[in-house]
Amino acid sequence: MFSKACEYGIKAVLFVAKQSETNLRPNIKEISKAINSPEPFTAKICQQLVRSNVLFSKKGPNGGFYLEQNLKLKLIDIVMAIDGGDVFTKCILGLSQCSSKNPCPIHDQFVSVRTGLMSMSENTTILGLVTKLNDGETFLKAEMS
Amino acid sequence: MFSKACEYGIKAVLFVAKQSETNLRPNIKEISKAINSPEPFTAKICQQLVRSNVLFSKKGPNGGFYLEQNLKLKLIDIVMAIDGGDVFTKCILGLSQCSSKNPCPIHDQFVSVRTGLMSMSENTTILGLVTKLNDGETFLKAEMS
DNA sequence: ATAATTTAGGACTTATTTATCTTAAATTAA
DNA sequence: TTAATTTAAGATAAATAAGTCCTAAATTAT
Repeated sequence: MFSKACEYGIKAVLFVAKQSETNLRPNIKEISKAINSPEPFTAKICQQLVRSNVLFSKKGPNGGFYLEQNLKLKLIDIVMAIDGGDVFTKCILGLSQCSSKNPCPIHDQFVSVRTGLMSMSENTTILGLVTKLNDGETFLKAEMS
Repeated sequence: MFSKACEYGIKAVLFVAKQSETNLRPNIKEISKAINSPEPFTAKICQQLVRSNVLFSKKGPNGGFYLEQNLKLKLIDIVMAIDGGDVFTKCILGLSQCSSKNPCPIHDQFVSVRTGLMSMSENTTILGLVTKLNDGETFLKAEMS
């Protein structure tokens, strides 16, 4: 569905968002540990999110990543920054020209699934997700036993 | 969403199903042409579908692929044969242990999308898809101009 | 100023998916 | 029974995704 890079990207943003609430700026090491992801790959992804203005960064000692007071950030912003919009528009059978006017055999059935994914991504706010994360209702990685 | 192999697999089965209605047994060349896919790769996929008892094959002159009078074949049977069930069960953020009891931050939102994909795959019959294909309402590849 | 810390960027490596090639086995028709 | 046709199977190749490494640039603290 989403690429591995996008999965890590979403989790990274959520962790940074959570830390930003107390004005902390986690670095790559802390982020990778919190979301259980490979450090150098996570660095690449965060870099990309900075270029897309989803995340912000500061170099040097006590540097790291943070979010601008960004109450309007949505899940879709992260997905678009990393995977682009294909997952929301592409034909499930890979036809280059698939539309309601010229549909693949499962176009009609699939459109509602695709629309569901799109709505979910558009309507889910990072702020809302962080709230549940803070409450301990949800998790960014498997719990230790 | 689905792998390329799965996309080709679904299209191949639909074309074979359509041809089977008039007792034809298309070979790999005909299938690949009809669904606009690479021949050797399509051969591999059809081979796999034969091993999974989705398709049946006959070797030698006038050989090819066919379907047993299989009115109960569903979309999900093809997906399971090629991609397996991960797409219907895996966490959108890749957590190994993600469930309603121990959810990732977007578990709740995503479950309904995933369930939609599952229902679609379970409820869509190959027979139904072939009917619309025969009626010229849907297409297996982009139309020539 | 200098040394330490941390992100940025590019080149590189590895793994996986997609696709091809080659030979063998089965079937059919002449 | 022989030649032609077609799938089966395994090895190989190419393309893409995932992940690593190295050096440079920026910032901070001493």
